[in-house]
Amino acid sequence: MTINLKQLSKLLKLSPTTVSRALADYPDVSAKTRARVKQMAIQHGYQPNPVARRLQKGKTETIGIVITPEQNYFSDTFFIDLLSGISNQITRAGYELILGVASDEEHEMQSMRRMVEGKRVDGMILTLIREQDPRVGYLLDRDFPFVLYGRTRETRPYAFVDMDGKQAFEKACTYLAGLGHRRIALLNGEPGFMFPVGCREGYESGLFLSGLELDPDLIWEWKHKDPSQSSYRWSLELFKNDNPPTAILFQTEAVNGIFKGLDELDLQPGKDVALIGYDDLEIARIHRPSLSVLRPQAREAGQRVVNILMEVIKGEDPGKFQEIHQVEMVIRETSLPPS
Amino acid sequence: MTINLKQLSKLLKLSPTTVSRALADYPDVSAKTRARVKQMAIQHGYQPNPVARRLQKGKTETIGIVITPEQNYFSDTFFIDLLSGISNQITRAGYELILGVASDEEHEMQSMRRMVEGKRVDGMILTLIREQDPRVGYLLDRDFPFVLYGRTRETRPYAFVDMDGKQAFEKACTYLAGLGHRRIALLNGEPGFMFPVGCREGYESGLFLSGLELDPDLIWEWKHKDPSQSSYRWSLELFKNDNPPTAILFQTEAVNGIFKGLDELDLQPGKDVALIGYDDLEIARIHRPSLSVLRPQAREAGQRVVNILMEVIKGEDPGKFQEIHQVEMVIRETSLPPS
DNA sequence: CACTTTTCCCAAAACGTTTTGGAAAAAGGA
DNA sequence: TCCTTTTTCCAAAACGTTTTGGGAAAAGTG
Repeated sequence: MTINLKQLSKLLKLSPTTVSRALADYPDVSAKTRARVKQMAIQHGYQPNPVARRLQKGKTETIGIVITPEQNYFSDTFFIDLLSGISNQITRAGYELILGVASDEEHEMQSMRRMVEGKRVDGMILTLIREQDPRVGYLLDRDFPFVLYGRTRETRPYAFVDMDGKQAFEKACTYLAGLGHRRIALLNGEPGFMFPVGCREGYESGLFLSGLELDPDLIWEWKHKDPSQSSYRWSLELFKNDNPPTAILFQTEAVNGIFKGLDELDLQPGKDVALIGYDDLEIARIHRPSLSVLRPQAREAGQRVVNILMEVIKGEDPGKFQEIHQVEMVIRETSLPPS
Repeated sequence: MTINLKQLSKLLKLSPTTVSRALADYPDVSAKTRARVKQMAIQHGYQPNPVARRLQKGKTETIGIVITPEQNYFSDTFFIDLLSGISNQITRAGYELILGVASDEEHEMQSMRRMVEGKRVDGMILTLIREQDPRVGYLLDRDFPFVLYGRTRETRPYAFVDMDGKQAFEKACTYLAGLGHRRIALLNGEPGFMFPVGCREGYESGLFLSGLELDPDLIWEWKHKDPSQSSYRWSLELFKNDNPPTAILFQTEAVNGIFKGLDELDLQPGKDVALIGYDDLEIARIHRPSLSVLRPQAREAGQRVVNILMEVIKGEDPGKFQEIHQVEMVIRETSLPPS
């Protein structure tokens, strides 16, 4: 069925060496035979056996990633966009993406160790990064190539691609303040993870730049397990405040609960309460009124992650690759001035 | 850092052969040396290099799957559950799951061909099956091991695990009819895919068993690209009917549009219109009133898919493995009798 | 004790590539 | 023409396993 290097070389009356080198465009094979070899290779659909090549090259040509669905990362398009960028770039490099699915933090580590210590991958991609993330220390300790989508608290240098959550939330906050909002609430992501830290910084900085006071009563955090549930409860709570907010910043993942809470209180999104979400999920576009959002370019970020990882695998210094991507703001219908 | 079979055997003053066989529990190595070998292997953290083993064994120990996010399969928990079952079982077997992400049908095929013809996998798992699915013919033609999650129109025998959509929709339909509903609408999945075919059969059969007429005006199909949008429009349309439905069957994926449509028409889900969705997504549990659903056991199905694929890879006749899993009905708050 | 069987181990080959280190042939230079 | 350089090819080794096909030593059998 499928042909071999040896068989192909026999067909060409050449040595396997020459055929291999011809296909790899080495200069020490004449243009004529190179053409002949390539033509024959195409004709017989020859493709070098990747397993054999990996053994010889001492590389697995494989990148690993572990996802933990329990933490509900799969909110619609966002993670998929990231994954899509990652996958495409990996394929382009002739590499493979192997996927681990873990049920919790412990299995996540276990799955990664299997990949790393079992010599199943050349590099790891990490997502959903925690403030203290044991995975990063683990990989740094054994000098194993990896790139974070996100950041963590770690003093040793490492490679990452991150969204500028701080700048995004600052932008959204000052935008709302510019419209005249004075009471802006923040529904932040789960504590322990790194991303909400930046969001909060941006929020606080936005308030400060706009000359607004920070009111701890206007800040809450939801849990990964049930973004809708916790945000729903919170939004009901929020408007029991004597001086309720006129605007809310949050991760779009939690929007259902907010919509539901507002609906129950007979408050109209956009009209009575301005809303800006982080992540441009389907619901943001579909909903009437449509949701203003901060839109990270997940696909592009995924591609960068892979390109950087390839450099790190080649031996480049990871510390050189620390990218923070700007986040675009998309104004739709839920970001009006206060009524 | 990591130790070799050769190095390990030198340490033990044994031949690589014996060490290899000891670790693989061959009977022709004495219990004493076997223990000694294993102990030393653990002590030095020896793990056979998977790439070398694959080359020798002529297997990649790898399973491939290609997803096409454009077709929005990733609706919350469902696909993730499937993937989780698949991944777990694959890991248990010592195999790897490699993931392709394709943007459309063409790239989907391309990604699969790369895996198959490039000898990168031992078997494929296919999801989101179409009525006429070129992937199935392709794999059958080259006798390559695969298992479908779903079914297709193909006369040659092949292995599959499918949910009994027909039985599920029949059950839901007769249940609603039993409550007294006489006008039951069906919002079905995108035509061209196989799953909606069974749903419709079940729906029609349910009507028939309950002595109800089929009214083509009560049937509609949504598109994968925007389940919410098309279902929203349709639900508005539906109630312009002189004799509007009192119940709707649909895939939960499309629920947002329906809720929105009903809300706009001032119809209360559960009270004015009974609803039963297929798939137990988060929204179904979160929503008030909570949504009655048909709940496929995706995780279990994923595990079965892998177990079957392993048998097929071993050379078993794929035709022997054709499983149709029953779907449980979960009655919550949206399936009341007509008012 | 002599013979057969069982137990225990191993050297060599194989999997399919790429890389190393030449070597023969052709071309260039005087 | 003879020597040097360049061009073009290849045999052998290597990557790290598992499998094949014994073979020596130990144990059983009469």
